[in-house]
Amino acid sequence: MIGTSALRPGILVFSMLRVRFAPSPTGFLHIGSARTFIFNWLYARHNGGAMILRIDDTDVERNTEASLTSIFEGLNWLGLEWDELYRQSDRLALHRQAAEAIFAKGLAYRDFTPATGDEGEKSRASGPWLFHSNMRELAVEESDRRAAAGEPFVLRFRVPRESRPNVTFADAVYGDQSKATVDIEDFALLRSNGAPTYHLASCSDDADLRINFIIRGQDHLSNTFKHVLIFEALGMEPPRFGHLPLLVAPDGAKLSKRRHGPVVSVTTYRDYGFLPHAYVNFLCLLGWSPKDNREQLSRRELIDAFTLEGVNRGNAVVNFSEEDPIDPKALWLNSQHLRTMPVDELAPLVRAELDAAGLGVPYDEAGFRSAVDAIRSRFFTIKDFAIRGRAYFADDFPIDPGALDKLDKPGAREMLRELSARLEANPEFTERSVEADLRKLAEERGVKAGLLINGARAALTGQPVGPSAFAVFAAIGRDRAIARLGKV
RNA sequence: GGCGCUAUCGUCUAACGGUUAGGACAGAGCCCUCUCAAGGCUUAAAUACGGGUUCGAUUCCCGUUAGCGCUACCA
Repeated sequence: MIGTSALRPGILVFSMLRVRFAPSPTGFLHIGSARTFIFNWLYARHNGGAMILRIDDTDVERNTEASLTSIFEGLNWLGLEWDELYRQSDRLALHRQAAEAIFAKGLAYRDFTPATGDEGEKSRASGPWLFHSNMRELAVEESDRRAAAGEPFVLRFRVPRESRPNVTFADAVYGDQSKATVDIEDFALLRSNGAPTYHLASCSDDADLRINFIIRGQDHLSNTFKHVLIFEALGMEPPRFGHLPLLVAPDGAKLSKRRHGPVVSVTTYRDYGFLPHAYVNFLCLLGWSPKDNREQLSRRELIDAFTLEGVNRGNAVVNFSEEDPIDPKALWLNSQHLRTMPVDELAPLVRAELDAAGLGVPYDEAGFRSAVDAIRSRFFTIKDFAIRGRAYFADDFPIDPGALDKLDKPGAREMLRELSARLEANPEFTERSVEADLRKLAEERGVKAGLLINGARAALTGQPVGPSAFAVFAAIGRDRAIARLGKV
């Protein structure tokens, strides 16, 4: 039976919230899709509901295994989890049964019009396409006869234009929606090869899986009128709906791989060095707001604050450009999380990044964490630890031109070597005692302490900028610091 | 073309009839300072347009314009 299994209203009126995310595996995980998952997930977690992941893979032409892998990879990376998993291709029999049930009730008819391949073009040019009247009114006997003779047909929904003036539903984000049935065409349920269309497969699965709240992109808002009709034809109360504004490019166009390239793929942000949660946080702020000026929110705070009332209706622009492919706010948010999250949580991520970069960790765990803690305050991504922070983890590191300038200041190299010698005689090597040695030397030579301080940073890290030089000494450690200063 | 949806600083957004239209990112300047960040302070920056309704409209209604979506035997 189609979707009627556990659906006696009297019994399940207070049933648990069930939401779903239903991607079709035709490409990598799109950031807009990721956000749709996140909003569903947040809504489920906020309300104690179940999050269902359903792979809508009925389009065999375009589905790929690689895409499916990419979706799981992306979701896993973001740290998002689901409670139930289904594959639409396992459920084809169900879709057929649904189609048959609708047909048996007389709510659909066979359309034997041969496909010409340019239906869309024609309808756009010559006004609204509604139905082929000769097919809609075809006598049952003839329809049966032609079907029995093996003539291919499309099964179309018979939109009840005579019996009801319009289809309505209340959208949790966009408010009451209404559309005249005379503006809804007789859409296809089954293709001539017997395969279900998206509308049929999606609705019959939603019905069968007892999805009671559909949260999805606004590009489905107009489709929803058809879906309400399908649910009703299936003898079901339609679920509640909440549509989400779309993520668009700076030129206003819907984000697409073709036009906008890698900025639409979540893997791009992973590979760029984003923290999973920071990116989730960023996505949440596109089209939703906690309304209290908070920007940086933890996972828990997101779940607590999330409501559909907080979702707004205008499309949100992801702010990227040729020169700057990453939205600056995303980067800022990432830096905020990077700098404030517990070091214990950050350390493993940094370690993995160093591993990937082929760098070792010349510290014990405590030393590693304090080094990470010392340098993270001016980093933006995880990648920075292996690149800008390389000198903290390896002895072979490039000398930045800016750092070279500092070392080439008159007398700088000689004084740094002298400092190296003096530090060797300094058994304490605390930040304070190193500072004392350095300042004393500067005073003796009659130069500003800044000359040696900046020179030391340059010598120790190869960078003209970075944390307080004395913190650098502490992070690099006595032996390596003395060695590096001695070799300038 | 038809139908639907949307419209506040460059960008993300707050203000559910009464605010000097708020915050954040990005920008500019200053302070701090051993550099760079961070932080603090300051600054520039918006209600698409036109009509209503109202004592009063960012907010409600209508129109215009613009954008987006749907209009497939794609999802």
